[in-house]
Amino acid sequence: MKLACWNVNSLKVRLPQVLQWLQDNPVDVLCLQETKLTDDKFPQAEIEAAGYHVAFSGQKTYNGVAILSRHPILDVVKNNPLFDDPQQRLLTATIAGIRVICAYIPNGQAPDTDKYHYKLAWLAALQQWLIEQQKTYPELALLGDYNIAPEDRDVYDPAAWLGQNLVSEPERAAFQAMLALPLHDAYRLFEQADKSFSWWDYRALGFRLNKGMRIDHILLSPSLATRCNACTIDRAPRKWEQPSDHAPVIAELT
DNA sequence: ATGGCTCCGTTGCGGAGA
Repeated sequence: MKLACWNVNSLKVRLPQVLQWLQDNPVDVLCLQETKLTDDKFPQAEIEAAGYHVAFSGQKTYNGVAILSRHPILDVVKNNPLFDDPQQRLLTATIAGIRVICAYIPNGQAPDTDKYHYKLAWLAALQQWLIEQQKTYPELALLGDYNIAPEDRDVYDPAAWLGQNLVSEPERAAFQAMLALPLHDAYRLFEQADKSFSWWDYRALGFRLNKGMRIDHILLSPSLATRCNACTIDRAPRKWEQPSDHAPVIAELT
C-alpha cells in the first residue's frame, strides 16, 4: 500500500506529468494540492482512464485539492466542518480502511500579515478536525503541502530563514502539536540523506543548487506508522520539462 | 549583493506562491 502527495502547481498544466508519474509510480493513493481548477474543469475522465477513482474540491485560480485512488473513495468530506473557509484546501475520505486527509495548508506569506494569522487559525482548526477524526478512525494519514519546515535540517539555509514564514516558532509549534496527537512524520521514521527537500524555488537555480525546503509531509497515526517500511521524496519529476516546484512524497505501508 | 521563475486572469502586468 503506497500513499503519496504532490503539490502540482496547476493540474491543468501538470496533468501529463501526473499521468506519467502514476505510470512510473502506480501508488494506491495520490493526494494533489494546488490543482487551481474549478470542479467543472477537473480532468476526471483522464484520471479515471488511468485506473484511478478521484475526489476533488477546487476553486478558480488558487488552491484546490484532489485525492486519486486505485481503491474506492468513501465518506468524502470537503473542507473542515469546524472552520468556515471559502478556500478549498482540505479533503478527507476513507480508502481501504484508512482515513486519508489531503491538505494544502495556507502559505502564510510573512509573519504578522493577515495571511499568516489565517494560516495559524487554519492550523488550529485542522488540529481540532484531526482530534475529532481520530476518535472514529484510528488509521489516519494526513498528507500534503504543510508550508512548514519542521526543523532546521529541513531548510537549506536556516540562518537566513530564521524567524521567517515557513519556519517561524508558531508554525513549528502547530506542527509539533500534530505530532503530539500523536502522529508520526513518516519521512523521519527512517535514515535520510542530509539536505533532503521537497520544494525548490523556481528562481535562482534553486533545484540545481539544492536550495530547498522540506515542507510536504506525510503524517501517520501510530498503527500506520508501525506498518510503514519506507518514505521517500521523488526528485525525478522536478527534473522534467515544465516541472512543479514541489516533488512527490511517498510512504509505503505493509 | 541582489534577484533570479511560473502560473493565473476574459492578455496586462500585478498578485501569489514559498
